[in-house]
Amino acid sequence: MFFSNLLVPILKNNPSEAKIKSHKLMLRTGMIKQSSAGIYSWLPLGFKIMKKIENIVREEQNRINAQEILMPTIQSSDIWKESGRYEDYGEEMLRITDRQKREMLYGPTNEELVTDIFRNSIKSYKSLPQLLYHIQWKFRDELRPRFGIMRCREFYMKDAYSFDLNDDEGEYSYNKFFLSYLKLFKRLDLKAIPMAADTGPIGGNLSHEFIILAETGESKIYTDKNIFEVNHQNCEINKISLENLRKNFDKYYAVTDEKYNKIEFDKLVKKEDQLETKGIEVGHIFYFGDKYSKPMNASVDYDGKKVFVKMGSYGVGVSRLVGAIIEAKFDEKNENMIWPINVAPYECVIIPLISKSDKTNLEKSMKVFNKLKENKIDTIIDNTEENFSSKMKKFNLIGVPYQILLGKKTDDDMLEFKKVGEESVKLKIDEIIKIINSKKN
RNA sequence: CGGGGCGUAGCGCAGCCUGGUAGCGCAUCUGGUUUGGGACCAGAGGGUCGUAGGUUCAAAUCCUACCGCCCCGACCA
Repeated sequence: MFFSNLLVPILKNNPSEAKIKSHKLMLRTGMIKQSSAGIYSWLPLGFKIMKKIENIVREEQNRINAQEILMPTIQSSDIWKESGRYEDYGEEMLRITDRQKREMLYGPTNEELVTDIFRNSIKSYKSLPQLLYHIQWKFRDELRPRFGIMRCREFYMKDAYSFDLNDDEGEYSYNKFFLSYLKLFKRLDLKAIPMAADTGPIGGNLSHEFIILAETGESKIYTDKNIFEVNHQNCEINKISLENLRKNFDKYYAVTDEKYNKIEFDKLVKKEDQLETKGIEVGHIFYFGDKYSKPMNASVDYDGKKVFVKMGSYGVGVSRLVGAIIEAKFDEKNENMIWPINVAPYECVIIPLISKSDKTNLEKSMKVFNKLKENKIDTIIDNTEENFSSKMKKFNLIGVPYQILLGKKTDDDMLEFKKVGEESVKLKIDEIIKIINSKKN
């Protein structure tokens, strides 16, 4: 409730190691603390934001009836040998030997593990489809981690897996996640473009990357501007509606540089509709059929026969999204973060003017706090004795979207209420509550 | 892994070239005056100078090795 009690080590200088704004600001506002190259601790402010993102991801996964599980971070090499990826994955996989000299690894992804769970549990096609997801730490030993949590070695990721009887059903599952991701990014107030993608070491034949536009992005992208007009408002969860949704996106040219071809781009997209820019990959979905189910013998009985299940996998970089949102929504002019209210570390901050001799504003702020709390508004009181303006600036920097100022201009009924970046207005507390709560979704 | 750079107080830096036992700004603590867009005055605390070895009467400074971190490239949610 009180800012003075929080572990939020704000710095006035940017740490020199940070080069991009999300990294700088996350260090400056004490959201994260580097532990070693590409490995970070999450301090209260950063952790709170990440948890809010995680919860939205969870809600959107549950909405398509995906079931949440939790698989371990440490895996046995055995199943990776079965799938053939133990050799293929290479140096990026962190390998560990336990005291019995068993080969273990810190999971970079979970196709093998989830397939193992599936094959031991599901025997009949009648139990299909199965959509499973978990939100768990992953480790990929990047050659060169950089940009803070944007490209780190240990990262927090939602990964989901689908199991279906045939390709038609499999694609239906794939499309459910496609929609789920569009809804997710919308709630995070991000414009994400689904782009045809290479399948990389995961393998398969159908894949989309979800990219948000940001100057500091690592992926070069080439797209038809009209893709931004496609929306998913009226899409329902049935095969036809989902298929149409994907067709509406897929008909526009939208690729990263791996798949870019200039001749094709010029042929398919009118000059004035061409957009060449950079983006951040925040989600990636794959359909790869029986790539893992076959070598790992994951099958169901159907019509008297054994049928290998058709699989897909669906990732969202939860920790990366924290940085990605900063990159995408940053206030260039004032160098402040701007959090969408759904994931803001606090929805509202109360800033009372306090001196050693006069604490009446602090008492007032407690009353306001309690009222906001009753109405489910996530609020913090800045009870420090810093200068009034210094407190305002601090919360502009952190990106708390709303401020209630209890200072010289305060009277009893009408509170001074301010949206970051705008002039303050005098409002009754009930109106303030209504405004804030109307912005959440 | 190739190329470049850096390591001195919580953060940003100076000192190193030319060896003589550590300094500045911010932050922190105490007291006071302040408070509407990152205040001011006075005082205080905090550093085995990345680690180990060597040269020297003497090493943050010179030499060697190692460790860590950052940047550019090839690879990636």
